[in-house]
Amino acid sequence: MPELPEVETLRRGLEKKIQGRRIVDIEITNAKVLKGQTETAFLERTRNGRISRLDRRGKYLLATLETNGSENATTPVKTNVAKIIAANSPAPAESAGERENPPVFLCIHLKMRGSLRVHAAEEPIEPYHCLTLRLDNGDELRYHDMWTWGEIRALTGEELSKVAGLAAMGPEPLSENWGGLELAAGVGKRRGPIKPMLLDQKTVAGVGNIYADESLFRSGIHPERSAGTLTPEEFDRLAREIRTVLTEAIDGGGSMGDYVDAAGSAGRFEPKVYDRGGKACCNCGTRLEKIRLGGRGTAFCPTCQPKIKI
DNA sequence: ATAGCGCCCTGGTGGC
DNA sequence: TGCCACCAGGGCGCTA
Repeated sequence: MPELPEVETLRRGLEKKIQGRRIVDIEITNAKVLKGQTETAFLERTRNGRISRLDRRGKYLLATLETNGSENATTPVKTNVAKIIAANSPAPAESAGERENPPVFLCIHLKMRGSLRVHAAEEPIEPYHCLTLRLDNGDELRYHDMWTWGEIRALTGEELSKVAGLAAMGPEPLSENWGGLELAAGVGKRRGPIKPMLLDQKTVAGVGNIYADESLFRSGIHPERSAGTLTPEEFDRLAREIRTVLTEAIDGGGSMGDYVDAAGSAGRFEPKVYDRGGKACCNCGTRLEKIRLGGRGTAFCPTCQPKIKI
């Protein structure tokens, strides 16, 4: 399942492979992934767009499409996606005389089973294909999604700033000044178990089930610990472990399992507790427990993560 | 306000 | 061995 490290790995791969390319043709075989946007609107907005940059916000992948004519292909990008999302501010006024079209944003969320890969045109279409963007160098960016839970839409800056999940998204855990204080602030006055709060994208951006379990294990914090009882030291430790585990996973090209990057390579990051319920803790040998918490499978070590703070 | 649940979807798995 | 019911899971929208 793509979480922050997987989306970041994908973003970096796509940056190398498709940044600067122009979309010359689009093929949609499963319009469900447009999540209500009409095929006509998607086609009109993406055709002939030049992919000028690739950004990530939480688990969202955002591609900026410059839609001005090819004669202006070298015009520097002026729009900062992050600012649009963060400030919900109007796009900067264009200087008089310039006739640039406003950029379009491909707003992509892979959810559980989505994948985005660059293929050579002659490679056969794989099962669960939903959408292809054909590029000006002959390559094809193909979106596959077994469950069609994912989404890919072509939005204006205004529309993008109103995407609920983006507008309400919490801070990036790998940003320079994110730490225990910011994590505690994200949790706020809520008193429930800590783990579901880590999955809440308003608390911190990009953490999903794998990295929530892993960071709690590494911090020695029980997933059911009431967030209200965490000490400042524990928030510091948890925030530090979130950063460490996300960084390690990015360095490993994402988690092992179903996930593949833009080139189709599998990730190398191996979780220590996630999906290992019933197996031995790599740290102490205790049998890892598996519970359901907030509707999600949760694995932890009852020895390394005592329920009561020691 | 906020927490909890159902929904979307289909391959894999566990039980018989 | 084969079949089938059920489980997993991110995020949204609805309910209590």
